[in-house]
Amino acid sequence: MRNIGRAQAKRSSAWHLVQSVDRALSLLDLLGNGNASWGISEFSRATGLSKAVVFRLVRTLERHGYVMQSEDRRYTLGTKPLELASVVLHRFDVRQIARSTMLDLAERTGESVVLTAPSRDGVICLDTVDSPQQIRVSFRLGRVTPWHAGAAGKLHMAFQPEPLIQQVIARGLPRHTARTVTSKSRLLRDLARIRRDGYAFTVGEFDDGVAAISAAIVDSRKEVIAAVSIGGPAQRFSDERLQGLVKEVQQAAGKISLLLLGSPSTGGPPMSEARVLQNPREVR
Amino acid sequence: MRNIGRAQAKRSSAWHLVQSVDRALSLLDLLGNGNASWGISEFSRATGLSKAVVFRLVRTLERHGYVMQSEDRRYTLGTKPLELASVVLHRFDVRQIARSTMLDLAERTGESVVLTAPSRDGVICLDTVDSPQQIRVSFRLGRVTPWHAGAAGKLHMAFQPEPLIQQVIARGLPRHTARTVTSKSRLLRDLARIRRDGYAFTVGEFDDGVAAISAAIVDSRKEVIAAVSIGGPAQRFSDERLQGLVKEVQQAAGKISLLLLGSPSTGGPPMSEARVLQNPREVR
DNA sequence: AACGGGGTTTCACAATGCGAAACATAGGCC
DNA sequence: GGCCTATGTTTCGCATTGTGAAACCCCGTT
Repeated sequence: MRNIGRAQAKRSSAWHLVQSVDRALSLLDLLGNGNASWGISEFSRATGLSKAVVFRLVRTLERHGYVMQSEDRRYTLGTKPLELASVVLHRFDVRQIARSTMLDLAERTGESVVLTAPSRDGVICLDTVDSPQQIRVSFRLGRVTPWHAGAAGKLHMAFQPEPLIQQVIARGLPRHTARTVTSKSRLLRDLARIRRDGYAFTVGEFDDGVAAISAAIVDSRKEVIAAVSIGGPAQRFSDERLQGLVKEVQQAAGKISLLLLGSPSTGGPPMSEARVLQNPREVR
Repeated sequence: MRNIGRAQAKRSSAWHLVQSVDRALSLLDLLGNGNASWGISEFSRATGLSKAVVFRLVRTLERHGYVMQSEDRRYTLGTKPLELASVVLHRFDVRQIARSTMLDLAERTGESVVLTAPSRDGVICLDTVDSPQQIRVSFRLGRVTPWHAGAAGKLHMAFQPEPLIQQVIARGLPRHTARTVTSKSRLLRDLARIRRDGYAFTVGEFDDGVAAISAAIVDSRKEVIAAVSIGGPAQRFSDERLQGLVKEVQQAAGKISLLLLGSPSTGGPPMSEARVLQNPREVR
């Protein structure tokens, strides 16, 4: 994690990123991945940049609300990312459409429900509904999980174009738990199985003790644009319950896909703030 | 909206932002506020920067996932802001703590519920629960609304330090609807009243036809760190129902404040992804 | 074929961003 | 208190880095 600027800038002659912007965004990455709060010197050490540079970069980020200084003079993420996220989320209209079905699914299965979409380097969590039970799994909005670990990840991976699949494998399959699939052949077999069965079921591949079932949501062109999944403590996914749960998840995914057809919009209405609206028509 | 770079850079001698970073972030602002998708030339016209500059800035933003290029070669926001937002949200532990009470409040009042916190230039929406009714108001996670308009805005403003209040007024009170409070004296009277009564009630100040009731959530030092509000179509906030609704919102806010005392953590645990957890103990 | 409008690349110039080192401030330790 | 180290902040001369006009490509339209 050293020399983030200089090194990247000259990776190829005609690529030319803007050095200072590249550096600034790398600082944001540090704020997003590592500790919650950083000092200037800490940044400086982590990146190999001089304190003066870091200072002015951070100052600029601060001006725009991306970082903020707490009382103890350390820096943390500001609220601007959240603001932008609101716009990003708004673009995924699956979210609005899926909501009521997700609530229903949580009710029927008693497990937590999560809506995901494929993203740059993994799948990103678009919405969640927490299980009503005392003991439950909690997903995190905006969280990115890797392609190769977990039900949602593998499901989305299964329906990506072949070159991307190969690329992901080529980049390595880091282990997250004892049960993470790290072998290429095993992973490919899993993906084939997912395509055949139309759902993914995993146990503890990304988080120990967490089981999940995932099914694809398709748009009018049969493209997989999202997935619904349920997740919970592994012991609740017993053999007897499993088929029933799978059916529930698949039905939910199918229902959302149908609702998606009903509103062929996609794109962006003028986006008002908090407008009065009606429930999307239920499909039975 | 012209000359965003050059102009800001030399606003004061020792302020020195990093020009290119400043420019890049301004592009993100455009993506967040204006149309959902932009072309290079469009950016160029809107900012007064040369196409070449815009291009390389956008390229750099793209590398880091802040923007992405759609098939039609135009640029939109990428998913990185969402990723960062996940971390930002995680820092507000009120969110976890308030959740169940918010669900309860939505149930009892039949209106949509929203959790907000003071932010740089307004109040930001941290979490929402949609009303179970057919006709309802829908709030947007991450959305920032101005200090002076709406129940949550005015409530938070009322409990801000005096200099900030003056500053907000000095910056002007833009009108959003016919009922927005744009007079300084009227606003100050409203704030005094809110401090006295311990809640804010507004009708159609930010969105036409939307009424809202807001109450403060305080931490162990009695600082107002967040607020719960309910919102719905104005006609449902009749005189007969009003006092009951106010009581509900206040009780919810009080309960959350209490729960907040129970978990004096604040700060950041190692933050696991999707961990098994228990419901926060209910307080009756 | 010529045109207009997009995105992308080139290139020589100098403004811009750089980083070593000096400065300021805060806290810990004896 | 006074020493010390570690932090955040500022200065300043140099040259690296970012700049923008113009040229380039690639479409779709006229």
